[in-house]
Amino acid sequence: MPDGSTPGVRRGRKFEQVLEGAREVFMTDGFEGASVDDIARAAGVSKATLYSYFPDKQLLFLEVAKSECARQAALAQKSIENDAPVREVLTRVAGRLMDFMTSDFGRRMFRICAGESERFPTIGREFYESGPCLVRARMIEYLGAARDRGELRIDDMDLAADQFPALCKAGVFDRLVFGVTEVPTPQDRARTIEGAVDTFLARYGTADQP
Amino acid sequence: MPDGSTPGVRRGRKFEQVLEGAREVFMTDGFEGASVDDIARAAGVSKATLYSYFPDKQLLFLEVAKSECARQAALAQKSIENDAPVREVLTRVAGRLMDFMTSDFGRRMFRICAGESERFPTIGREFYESGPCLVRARMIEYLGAARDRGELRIDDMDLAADQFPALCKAGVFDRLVFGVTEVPTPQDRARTIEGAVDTFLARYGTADQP
DNA sequence: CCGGAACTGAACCGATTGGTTTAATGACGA
DNA sequence: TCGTCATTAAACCAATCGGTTCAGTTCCGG
Repeated sequence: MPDGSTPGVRRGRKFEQVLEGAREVFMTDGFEGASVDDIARAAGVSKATLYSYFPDKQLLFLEVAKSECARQAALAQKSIENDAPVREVLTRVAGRLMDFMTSDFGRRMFRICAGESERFPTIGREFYESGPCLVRARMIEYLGAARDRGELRIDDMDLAADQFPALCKAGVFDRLVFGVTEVPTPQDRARTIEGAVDTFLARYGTADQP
Repeated sequence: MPDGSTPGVRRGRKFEQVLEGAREVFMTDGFEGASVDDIARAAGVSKATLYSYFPDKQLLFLEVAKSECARQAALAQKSIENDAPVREVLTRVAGRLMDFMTSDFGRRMFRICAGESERFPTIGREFYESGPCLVRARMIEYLGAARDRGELRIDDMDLAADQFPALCKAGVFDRLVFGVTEVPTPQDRARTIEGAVDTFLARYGTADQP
């Protein structure tokens, strides 16, 4: 997973250390809320050193977001095997999605990226492209294969690829993001995932629903 | 729509004026990004006056959010008529949802509430309860009526009431929130709405799909 | 063991913030 | 006309912020 090196960002001995401290503080306090002093302290590094690795706060945050999204997207993509049966794959992907969005990191990352997108559009775009967008692409690929195999009947592939993740979030995600609900119970989790798969297959399935 | 008067908030001659200025600036700059001086200037009011109406910045924002959400929720609720045919009602509700979330106000309000929920949980909860939650409740009511009429076959009502709005957002919303896409074209709009209704009815419908 | 690069800690800078205070002006009912 | 209350503009406050600078220390390869 070579992340390509953002211009203006230097690699070096304490690079990961800084990144880790930044991740920690950003996740707790948000982008605006996090102070560079706090980050430096959490990273066990002087502020001067921090600024010798990253030119400014925004780029530092971007690096945190990108690195973690890449990790998660890779995980999600790996859980899609082209030749596995539809229901199984969908259920597994739904599980991954659910886990990510109910994780502290996922929820906080989403909050921050959504919140800062108004004034720092780069943040939101980078997040989407290095996360949800990749999963979506992989999803389209898989759905296409399953359709060719005759397991699915999909007219509008893009729409379907958007609908499935949406169904996985259904309610749970909003309530989590707005803090009206803690992480869902295993029952809720299972119910939402099953419901997503069932509804998706009710529309697009052909002849393989148990 | 009497909003019950938040404690610490005074009503008076320039109340609405302050609220309007606050709405304007908050929507442009976010919660942290908006400065009280800017708000006072936009409202055409002195900072002292502003603080004579609202005890602090957070409560001012809360008031803005609540008033607008109530307005929108009332609109959405009104577009649900208990005895209208399912497909028609669903399509209309989907349209309302789409309109709200693709509006500047809807998107910005969502961004701000999501973003600030980490440090100001009240904001997120208040938003959810005075907005999405009301629509959801109204939705459940309607779905129940339609089920009793035999037009729908729904086992898990709560799940269904979460799935439908999720389907309406499908993809469009995320891309909008993260700034990767502008407001959708009329074609995209129609496609997403139709797709949401179709998928929902594929799962829960009985015998009335054209 | 030397020399340069990396790192430190703390001081420092200019700007901005939410919020308060004050002294002056306006409006209005009695 | 008086007195009261709302409003104003501006100064003011303490705190915080992102970012820089610098003198001193640590680290490490040759």
